[in-house]
Amino acid sequence: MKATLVANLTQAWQTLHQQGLLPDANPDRIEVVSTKNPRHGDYACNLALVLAREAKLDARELAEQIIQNLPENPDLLKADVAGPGFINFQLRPEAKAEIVDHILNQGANYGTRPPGSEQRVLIEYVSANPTGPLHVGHGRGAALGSCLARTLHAAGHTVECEYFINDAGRQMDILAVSVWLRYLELCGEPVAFPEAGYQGDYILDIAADRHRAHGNEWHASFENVQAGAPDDGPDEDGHNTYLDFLILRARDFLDDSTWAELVATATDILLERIRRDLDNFGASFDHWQSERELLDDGRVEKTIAQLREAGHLYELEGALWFRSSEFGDEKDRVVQRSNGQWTYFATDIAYHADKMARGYGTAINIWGADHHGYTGRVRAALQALGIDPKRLEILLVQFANLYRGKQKISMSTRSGEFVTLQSLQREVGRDAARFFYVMRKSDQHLDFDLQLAAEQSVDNPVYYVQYAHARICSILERAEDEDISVPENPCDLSPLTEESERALQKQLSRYPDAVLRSAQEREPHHLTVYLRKLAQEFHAYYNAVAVLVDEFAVCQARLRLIMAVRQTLGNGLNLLNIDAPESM
RNA sequence: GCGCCCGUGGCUCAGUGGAUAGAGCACUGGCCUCCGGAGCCAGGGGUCGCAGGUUCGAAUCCUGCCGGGCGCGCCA
Repeated sequence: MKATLVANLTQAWQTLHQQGLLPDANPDRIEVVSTKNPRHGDYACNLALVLAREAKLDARELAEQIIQNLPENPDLLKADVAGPGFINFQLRPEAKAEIVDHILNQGANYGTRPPGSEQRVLIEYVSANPTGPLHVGHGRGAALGSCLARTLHAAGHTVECEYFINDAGRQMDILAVSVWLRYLELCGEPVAFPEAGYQGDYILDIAADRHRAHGNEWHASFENVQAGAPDDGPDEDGHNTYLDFLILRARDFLDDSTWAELVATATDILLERIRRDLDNFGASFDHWQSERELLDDGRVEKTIAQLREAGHLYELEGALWFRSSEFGDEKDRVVQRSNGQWTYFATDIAYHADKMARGYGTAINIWGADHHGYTGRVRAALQALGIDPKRLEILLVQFANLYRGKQKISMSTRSGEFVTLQSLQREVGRDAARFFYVMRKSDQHLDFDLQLAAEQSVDNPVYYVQYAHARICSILERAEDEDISVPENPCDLSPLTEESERALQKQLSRYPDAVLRSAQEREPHHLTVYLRKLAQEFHAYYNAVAVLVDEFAVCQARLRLIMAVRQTLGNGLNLLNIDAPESM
């Protein structure tokens, strides 16, 4: 309908152009919007206001001219000038009711575009370090990424999802030494566990697993391990010095293959748990890309060599630097340390170059807001490699601050006192957790009060939307019980004359816009806002008007209407990967 | 200090340059002998952080200031 109006307006514009009143017609400049206020008709257009200046005409006068030159449109009841020069369109009631049949014909496809009609997109999200279980901080990225993937798919993109496994670097040594020290405790050693080690209970589980598999094979006296160690403290630097000392000693006591096995098994166990948590949470991935693999198979070396050949690298104080400041970054960055090791940035350059080489039109990264200082250098590197940096979109998601009542909870992995995603799901349920996470714009901070979420889960808006769906199912079931036929095919919708019925139809027709906008802006919260509004319109309708009434024609039309509402609610909830229950 | 993000009812937040700025929570008062009361209806509560600017029109765009968050490693 909107498209038809744009076509009509284009034609009117064309005519006025031929009369020399207006510049050449450009449909892109025509904006037709669904009105908020029913007094303004069904659709409104600000074209006359936009063009009045160029045309050197009064806006209201120009609007009148445009209306005069609109072609015949059988769906249109009237078009008139309003306010400073808006053109308001009023549709015939029959034209508005068509949305009901349209939705029921389209079914699950209502609001979607044909698959593959848009570009290929890769979404990388979560990518939490495999050094501990997922916590509530990761949940927001997980919910956003999985909703976005479904929404972009619905908008016609071909979408793939990826998890980048940071299974290299110092953190892996910290993981291994943390497990080994707990293992030593199981062997009966009194261990002064490092403050900066990973302290969570899951480390104990892994240590116990290793102890079962290997007995006391890797045993060493902690007194010997610790001999000559600096104090653990007093500040962070001190904690790290002590930890690094223990790592070095551990590698003296254990041979390389044992160390590698320790790292590998710990990572595997943790990754398995991460996969399971994500799967339970409704976040799925097509690819799991290991950082270690990029280092081992030479892709990092190869990509850095490309940068070198292009003349973007230089050596300083024994390290290898990338001249990223020439590509808009604040300063140059090290890619290879003076000890010969690649930096994380180096592997990330290779990773992103590799992503782009795989042929995605756009790659979307969902990162925590604390990474924002990092985006410039990654873009700089892509540009230096001759890749258009605009193809990489980085969504920075603000943190979810966790509270229990007024008590703020720390989510540091090392301190071990975080709340896991799994436990959050147990407390408030998957549907509520997902809805809660994407209810707000991702660049807004989110205060997640566990106590409140658990206590008031009944008041959570997700139930409000689901209840609307269940209520409709219940009415339809009741209709069948009472042998009222539920119309499978289009029927006469002219009995839908109530104010609340018109409001419902209008809200239904806005669904495709909500999907499109969520996809274009990469903000699925538009969908949650839409669904709450649609549910609200339905609940109001339910209270205002009975569906199962004696007059056959009225009853049939109303059943068709609520079936369309059920379909639309179901489609929207599906994009959020939230259950649309038939009863609750 | 520099950079990025955010300031909207008491609280948590929506708001696509457009017409009288909207929800939920909380508060006050109503509503089925009837399709699910996890619901509905009504009411009070706002100088959209402040000051300029652009525009026919600004919560929205631009500049400055104030307040809050985050980031500024040869960490990952």
